[in-house]
Amino acid sequence: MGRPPCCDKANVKKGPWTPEEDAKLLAYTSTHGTGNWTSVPQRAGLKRCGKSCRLRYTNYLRPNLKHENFTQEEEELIVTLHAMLGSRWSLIANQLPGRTDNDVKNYWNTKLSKKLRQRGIDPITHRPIADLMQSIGTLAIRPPPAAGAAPPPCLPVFHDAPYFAALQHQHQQQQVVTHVDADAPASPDSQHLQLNWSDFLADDAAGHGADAPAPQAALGQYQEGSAPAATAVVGGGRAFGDVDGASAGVGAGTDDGAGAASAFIDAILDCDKEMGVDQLIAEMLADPAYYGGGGGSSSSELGWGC
DNA sequence: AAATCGGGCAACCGCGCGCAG
DNA sequence: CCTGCGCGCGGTTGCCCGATT
Repeated sequence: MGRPPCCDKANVKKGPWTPEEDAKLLAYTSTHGTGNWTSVPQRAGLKRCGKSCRLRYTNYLRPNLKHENFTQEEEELIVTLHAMLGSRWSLIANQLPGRTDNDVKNYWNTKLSKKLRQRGIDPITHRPIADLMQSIGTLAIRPPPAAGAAPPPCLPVFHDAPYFAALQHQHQQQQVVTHVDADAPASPDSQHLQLNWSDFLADDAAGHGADAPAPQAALGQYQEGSAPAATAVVGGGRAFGDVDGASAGVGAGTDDGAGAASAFIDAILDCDKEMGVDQLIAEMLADPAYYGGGGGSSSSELGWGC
């Protein structure tokens, strides 16, 4: 019947770690590795929960961790990846050697999100706040969508760079908002790419016009050399950038756009399995066209380079 | 110099998934 | 097949410290 409890929760210490505890944990992990965290506290002589030990090790004691400030390049990468992945901090941190998901998350919450707001960009959707306000205003006077129609534009923004690239010809002269230069003045006149679930589903509802690339095609484009993209269309699924499916208002599995949405999601998940997300991200980042405004523009051309 | 405020960060909490028993 | 733990993850909290009044 199950496993024994990992630790006596009434007897474990909480709160900040002391140098002595750090030394014990480090000494143990350096000689024995980090195989089974539940046994680590006892073996290392610590009155801590294994979970706490793991956290302390991965966020602070692990070798090769960077403890200095984030560089401009790291900052840019975080914003770009957040625009593509949402708050999947572990995936983002994987692209930043020496940084932990906690580091990235804290840095985002304390610095980068504020910078984006100062620039008039919503840090959640990466869309200009003015446009969001306009959407809200439009939504307020918009009649309920007819059955089978695309959902209202209040759904979470879908920031998938490869898909952006595939739809670029539909959104010429626009670009993904990734500029975070807090010193530069906000540019309300600049045009930004504003693709979101609504765009995606609306495209699907329109049957992908003869010259409109299907999302599957977009996936196939960036999945070249891998397994066939989007072979399954299954109900349900999770929003991209929403690992737990906990974000409000997605509704991708219930409305009539669910087929396209879930197919796209499944394809993303297929990618995860087939080629590994890390590799995928690396490929996307290696090709500026994925997140550029077309014509292979680089991140610096998007305003990153200061 | 003291009090207050706000930012930054380490750590905790709770959840989902996979798997051992 | 069922139960419950291990693990990993994202969200949140609370403490510490520097800046400001």
